[in-house]
Amino acid sequence: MVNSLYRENELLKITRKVEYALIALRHMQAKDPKGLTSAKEIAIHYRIPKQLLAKILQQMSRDNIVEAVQGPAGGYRIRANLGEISLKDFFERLEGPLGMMDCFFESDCIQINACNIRVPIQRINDNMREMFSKMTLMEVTQ
Amino acid sequence: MVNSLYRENELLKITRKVEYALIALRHMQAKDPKGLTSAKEIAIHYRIPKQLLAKILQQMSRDNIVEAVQGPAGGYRIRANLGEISLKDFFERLEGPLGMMDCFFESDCIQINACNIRVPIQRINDNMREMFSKMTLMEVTQ
DNA sequence: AATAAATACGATTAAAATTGTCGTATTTAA
DNA sequence: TTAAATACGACAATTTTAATCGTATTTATT
Repeated sequence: MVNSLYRENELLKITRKVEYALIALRHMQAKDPKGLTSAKEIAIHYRIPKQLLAKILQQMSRDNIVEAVQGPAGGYRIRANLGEISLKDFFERLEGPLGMMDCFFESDCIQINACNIRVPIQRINDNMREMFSKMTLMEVTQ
Repeated sequence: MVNSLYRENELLKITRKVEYALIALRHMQAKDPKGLTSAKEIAIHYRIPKQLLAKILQQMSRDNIVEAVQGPAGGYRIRANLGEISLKDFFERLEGPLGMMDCFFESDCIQINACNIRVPIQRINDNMREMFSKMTLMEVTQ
């Protein structure tokens, strides 16, 4: 969203990557779900760095969320059924595991045995993942 | 938790500050809720940088979550009723606003009018805050 | 009174993660 | 043939996070 300098909130935030992806999807959906939209158009409209946005659209293309058409007059269009993709899956496809802490995914924590909050944090993570499993991309883009 | 190098998950994560605070609270509660525990003891036990942990405990002291006693044989003890502090309040006291994006807290986003995902993200933020409002510190530290 | 061990905290530095750019290749409509 | 679009790896800049430094204060112990 191209804030002036820095973010205000630090906790449980999403990345600009996800933010730009959501903006692009919503734009495409609102404008013309069937036709093509170029990265340039979206970048200019929302003041997002074009190359960066293009990369994100390319990644979504690899993930079959959008379809890319090359050449002049090319662009992207939504390919997937957004109502069928949970926010959890979407986030994790773009950014990897979702959770408050990572000692549950990665185990190179040098004192995993001594850690005393693993179990309760695991529980919270499960709650969060469950919450985002119940919401679909459609709820953001519609 | 002193992972070897870097984190695996990028989304919706908490900071080490919060992580260390939770570890400390749980340690104090499990060990001796009435007696004093020094920052040094916790730092050594969980391999957390001592000065950093001390600062976090000091902040919790200012927030009346723990009580500090100076001098040798000094330390910290839990002061608040952990069952009465929601995780939302705890997170926000330590780190500021909680949410996926900040354009709702800060309005210096240079194109807030054009932004097309404000409303849906706001909804998700509300859901998250509600979820963490329902959980208390006790659920992590008990 | 002196000492030592603890908290208190602002300032600074270091490290890591995120965000953005560059350069080049490929595709394809006009 | 050209121009405008996607494709993408490598790199650079920026921002954020984590850790350290230095010094002051408090207070139990000797």
